[in-house]
Amino acid sequence: MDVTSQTLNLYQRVRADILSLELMPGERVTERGLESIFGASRTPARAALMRLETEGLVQRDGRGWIISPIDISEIRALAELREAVETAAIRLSIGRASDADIESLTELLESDHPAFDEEESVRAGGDFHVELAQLSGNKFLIEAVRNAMTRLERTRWLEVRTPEAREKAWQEHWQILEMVRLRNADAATTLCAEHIKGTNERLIDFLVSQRRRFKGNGLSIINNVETI
Amino acid sequence: MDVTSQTLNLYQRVRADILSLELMPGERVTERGLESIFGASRTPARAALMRLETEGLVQRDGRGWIISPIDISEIRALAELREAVETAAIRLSIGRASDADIESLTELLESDHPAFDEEESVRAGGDFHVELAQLSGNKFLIEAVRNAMTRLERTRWLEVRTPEAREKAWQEHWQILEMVRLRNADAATTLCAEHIKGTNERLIDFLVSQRRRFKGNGLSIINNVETI
DNA sequence: TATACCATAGTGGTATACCAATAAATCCAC
DNA sequence: GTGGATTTATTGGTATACCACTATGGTATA
Repeated sequence: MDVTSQTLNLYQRVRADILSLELMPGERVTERGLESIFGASRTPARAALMRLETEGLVQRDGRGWIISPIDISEIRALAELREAVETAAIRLSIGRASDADIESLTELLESDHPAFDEEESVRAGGDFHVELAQLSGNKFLIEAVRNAMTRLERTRWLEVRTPEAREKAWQEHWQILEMVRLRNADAATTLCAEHIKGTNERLIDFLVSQRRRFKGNGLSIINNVETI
Repeated sequence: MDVTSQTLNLYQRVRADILSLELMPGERVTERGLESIFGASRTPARAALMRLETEGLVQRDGRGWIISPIDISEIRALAELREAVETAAIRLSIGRASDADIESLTELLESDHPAFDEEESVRAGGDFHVELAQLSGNKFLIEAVRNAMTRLERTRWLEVRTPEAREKAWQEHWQILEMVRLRNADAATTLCAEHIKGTNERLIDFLVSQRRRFKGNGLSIINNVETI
């Protein structure tokens, strides 16, 4: 485990290791295993697992626990959820967000423009959607977006494999925000929906094409191809 | 506590007592209090509180716990979330649900028609929206609806105080489902959005008018009137 | 009388021992 | 050697003891 900072509690450390794929999807985890690995007792280990379960990062496997496999049907469902809540958030934002708030987010986005660093780009791309939703002022919409982005975080780096893909995503973010700034709800929501769908399709295609590499290696890293 | 069935675990019993308002909104609860009241140890009591926290039924108050107050601004935000996810679920359902599934839900709704019993009506009304969302086949949309209905459950009985209100709600449910059956997405989503908004407005109006009854009695039962 | 201090009781946080269930491994009979 | 029964190790579930912290109420002093 490379996350060993003393300032992070057990939950935060396990979560970071899941999101960084050091704890592999499908891998079995035990409460006593976390206890010894992270140097705490079972009580915080159990609390961490229960919390991570609500975030969809771990799940029950019989009586035990596993790191949630990456599930292609879940990814498609998350895209549908995101389209619903993010477009709703945009419509509310256009009626509610102040010019200053929009301007502030624009500056934040532009400060991230030369995001040719991959890891930085993953973070910035995920944060943008949450911050865009924040303009709506609706905590449930914000939480829904944040939750979806968490569940997608382990695959999101696949969306930004190339500098071209990163630039394309940044441009789409900028265009959405520009339409919000102009208070054009229809244009903003359409752009956002297309952005989510397009990104999702490219991600699914990549996962399906790569899936056979993992197939039968003993770990169920990528699940449920279904009828893609 | 009137919920003492041996078949329910501590989490289920505490949850039932919260939803039935036997544990009052704003009331302070302690882990050792639950331990003695429900005859279990602190470990399941803590687990229950953590789970109920993610459902929004309890929340932290400093280092302690309180039963979540009924928050009017939250109720409005939940209506916005519901409009987004329930209309999205309907659009997906129209493309995906089988005639048989829709017929099955119609029969279920019609079997509840003479729902002049108040408690039964609360249950049926909440279940309908979840079951309607089920037609979408998207587990995240379903879960979002279920979660919203849970958070609203303590106030939902206020929406069905009179037989007329219950009949009105039932009729609106039936009309939405009829438009789904006819695969008319625009009509179904419009009716659903209006149903959610109308129900919500009547609920908020009632809560605001009743709020002063609770004001200053030592318990913060209803919070955050804001700019209604 | 008012205020500052201190003792105390009660809180959540943690560590750990014990339990029942289960799955794996081993051993014995055939 | 093989199959079945039995033992054993390991799991999550639970109860509980201990800790640090905090809020509260009483008391002593200015």
